[in-house]
Amino acid sequence: MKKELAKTYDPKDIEDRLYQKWEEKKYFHAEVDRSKKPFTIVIPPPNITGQLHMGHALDNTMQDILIRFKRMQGYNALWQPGTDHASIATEVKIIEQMKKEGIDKEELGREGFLKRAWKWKEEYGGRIISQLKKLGSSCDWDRERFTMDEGCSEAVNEVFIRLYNEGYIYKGSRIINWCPVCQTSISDAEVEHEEKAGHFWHIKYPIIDSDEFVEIATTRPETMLGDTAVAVHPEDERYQHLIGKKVMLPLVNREIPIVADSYVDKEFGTGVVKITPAHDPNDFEVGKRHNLPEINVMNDDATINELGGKYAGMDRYEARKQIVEDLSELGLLVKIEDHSHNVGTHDRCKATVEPLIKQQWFVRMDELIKPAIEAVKTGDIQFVPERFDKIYFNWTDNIRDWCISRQLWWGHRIPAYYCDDCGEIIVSKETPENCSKCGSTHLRQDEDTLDTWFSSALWPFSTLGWPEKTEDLDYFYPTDVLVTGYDIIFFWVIRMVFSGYAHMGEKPFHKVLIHGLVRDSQGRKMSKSLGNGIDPLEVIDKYGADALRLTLITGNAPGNDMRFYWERVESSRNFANKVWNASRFIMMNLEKAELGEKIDENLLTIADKWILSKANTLVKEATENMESFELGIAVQKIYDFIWEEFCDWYIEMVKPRLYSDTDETKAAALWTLRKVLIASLKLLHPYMPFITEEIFCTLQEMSGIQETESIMISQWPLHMQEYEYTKEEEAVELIKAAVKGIRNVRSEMNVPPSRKAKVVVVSDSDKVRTIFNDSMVFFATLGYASEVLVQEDKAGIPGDAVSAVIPGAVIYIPFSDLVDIDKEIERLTKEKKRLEGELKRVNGMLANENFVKKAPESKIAEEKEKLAKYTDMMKQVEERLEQLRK
RNA sequence: GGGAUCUUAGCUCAGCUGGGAGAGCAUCUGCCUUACAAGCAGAGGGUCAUAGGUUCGAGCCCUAUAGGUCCCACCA
Repeated sequence: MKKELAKTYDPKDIEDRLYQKWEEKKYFHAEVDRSKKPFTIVIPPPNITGQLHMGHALDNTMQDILIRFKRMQGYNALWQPGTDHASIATEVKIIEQMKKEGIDKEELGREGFLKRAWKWKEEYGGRIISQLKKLGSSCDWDRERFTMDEGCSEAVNEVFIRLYNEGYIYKGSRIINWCPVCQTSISDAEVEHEEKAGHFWHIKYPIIDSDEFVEIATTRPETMLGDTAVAVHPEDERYQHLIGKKVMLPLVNREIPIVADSYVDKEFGTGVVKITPAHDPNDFEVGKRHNLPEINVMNDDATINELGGKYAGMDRYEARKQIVEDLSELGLLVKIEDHSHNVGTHDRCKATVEPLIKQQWFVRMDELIKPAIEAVKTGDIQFVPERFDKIYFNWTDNIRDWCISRQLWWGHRIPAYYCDDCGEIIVSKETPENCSKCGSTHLRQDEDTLDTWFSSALWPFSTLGWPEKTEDLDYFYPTDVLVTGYDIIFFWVIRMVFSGYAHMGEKPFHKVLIHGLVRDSQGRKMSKSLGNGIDPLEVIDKYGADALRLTLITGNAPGNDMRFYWERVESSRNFANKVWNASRFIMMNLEKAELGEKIDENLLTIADKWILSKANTLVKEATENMESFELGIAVQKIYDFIWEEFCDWYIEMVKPRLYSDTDETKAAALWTLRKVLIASLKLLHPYMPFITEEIFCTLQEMSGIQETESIMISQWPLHMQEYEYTKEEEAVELIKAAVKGIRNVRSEMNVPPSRKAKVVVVSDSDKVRTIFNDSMVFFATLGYASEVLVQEDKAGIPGDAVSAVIPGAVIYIPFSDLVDIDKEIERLTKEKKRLEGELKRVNGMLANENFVKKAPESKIAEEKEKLAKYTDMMKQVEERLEQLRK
């Protein structure tokens, strides 16, 4: 039975059906197969809280293109999918949901909360997966993983214990970033610095046994409650006499020393700094150097604690206000200056981070980061585009220990146990029965969980079975390319790299393909709060997944941000429709014909050879571009080829042959149409999987050839020497120039295509005349000719014929009427001017001694050829002008 | 303070290792030509931010300047 294609392409008819077929047929599934080379990509696991947004759409389209491309090239392609538990993001969401129901997290308790969280995961965790499917993602869903599934959790525990035993993980009391809203510690990477307008409060601290004061300037007066010193620069002559003395801390009435530390900048502020080791990372360091006490004056919610005296219970900003007032009353407030400064905020909730001293778990980075730096330096791992290695180094070169413990419940609980009796810390996978030191059975597991990135750092190997030594791991690891946005290089990429070296002894991937952000049409980041986000699913619903994919891949340079325009989706949709209709046309014609798989090459006309040659070049170039991740360039070439060369030129060229019952080359035309269409569909398939599959299958069904049951498992087109037809390419380009010339002339003269006219080609070159004679079948149609004469001289051409000058020939259209001589002169004069410009340039170049001396020979030959061509054309134009002016 | 990146047609952007400025959209003019009006054909439109430099030759390489965007950073 023969299938019919609808007149316009409707993606809704086919997308879900085809995706289902692919899944059922297991085309996405990859098994270890030593006879084939693997090609592996691990998906950046989307959060289970997430909904598909444009960033995902871009990221996953790129991955799918690469996977489909490599699969067709014969690689054993594995796209390893899965989701991330996203500890803090998920926990916050669940708490919000609970709040609506009036449930309090603490009251519910850890166990109850986790039960609820897992239920939440079951309910919503699959949502993003089904959305990825809508996009056409060819992930191996049989291998879907989750960062908190049994295997991944096993990997997390294994890594924690190893690193602990090797001394890379330690527990320490250090100053960390504390989010008072989420009530957890966060890592440096999660802190965003925001420039905020603030003030400089100048405060006087009285010096003990003296009438003098020191004046300090601070942006955070409330922290003075925890001051344990005042510091000056050791070489500051203004304050030499004060070093070693003491000041009386106002409001608190505590005696604190004046210390000298080179951390202080003499030039900045008053040159005197209050030191609050418990609430500022710098002061913390100064405090360590001078053995200063650390007085934490805040609770976990950033209210002042009992050490803050009368300010206890106040929020940090309330306390600030009160303290300033009180100082002012005491006459100790000198002045208030405007001052803008950077405030650290939590990237998730935007709350101002409070530096606090807390017991936390850390990963010591100094040693671990070394191979990760080396890998990128030596090119073992490469960023595409290259410039992102600078961003990478910026982070690795300044790396500090990674705070990995979080005061959250949703996540991997730290496998550390404390002995209540002797205080021993036992780190082990299994809950120990008794203390290894004192034998006590009073053991408690650490309450904290791990930073969510701790588990994603292991993703490239934990998903393949590590710590087991699996076949999968041996075969698919290291993965080939990681595709991700530049915004998570530090969160994720770096951590995967060092983890890969630390635990696998090998990099996790060869290449890191970085892309930018998808912004709105005004260039703003798409965000929930702005409400300017565009839902990819809405785009798919309106225009189809293929149109969305094409839009996201075209028209932007690797690594750059892009703007989203509905107009661009529309034009992608138009392209899909173009492909659809061209295919429909070809199939309509194939239907009526019996066509074998092979064709006698002698039957091919120059038009056929021309398009085959063009297609052949396209295969080569597109493949090369894709190998080097230039996806946008590759698809642009495919697009241009299909629309311009194939549809606008070739199909139009062969129509006379198709419509004729006697043309002996009709079969050759059909064969070529089918051949080029199939190659085009294959090249396009990674970008537009649905429409290409639908056409490919229909085409096979109706034309009797059966290559494969799906285009996605068909063979990627190969560049073939035998299809290089240079001579035919040149010939057809000449005909195209003639056709364009005729069209231009007719358009300028306002002669509609419906009005046919005689065309006379005059050339003194045998070669050129042969080309025209050989191309008569299509040249006549494309040139709207009633009759075409090809001759050596101008015999029989009236003086008032209009003409188009092309290299090696002049095309005359001797209209009997309607010829406006003045207009024709004007047209030719314009042409003459253009040629003059060209000649001037070429002559200028060739006249330049240095050019002739230094430029490569091929370039010189090229220019000489142009000179000859333009000189000839100029001569023709001038002759015509002279003739007309008579 | 350090670094990245951008400045090309009215708009949004391509332009890979230096060798005659491109696309999409928009604009204008013809066409309902039997695959497609979501189409076909034609046209207009750019001293490639500015100033120097390297080179036979620069949108592309180097330096400086101006403006925009972003990342990093402990100046209280």
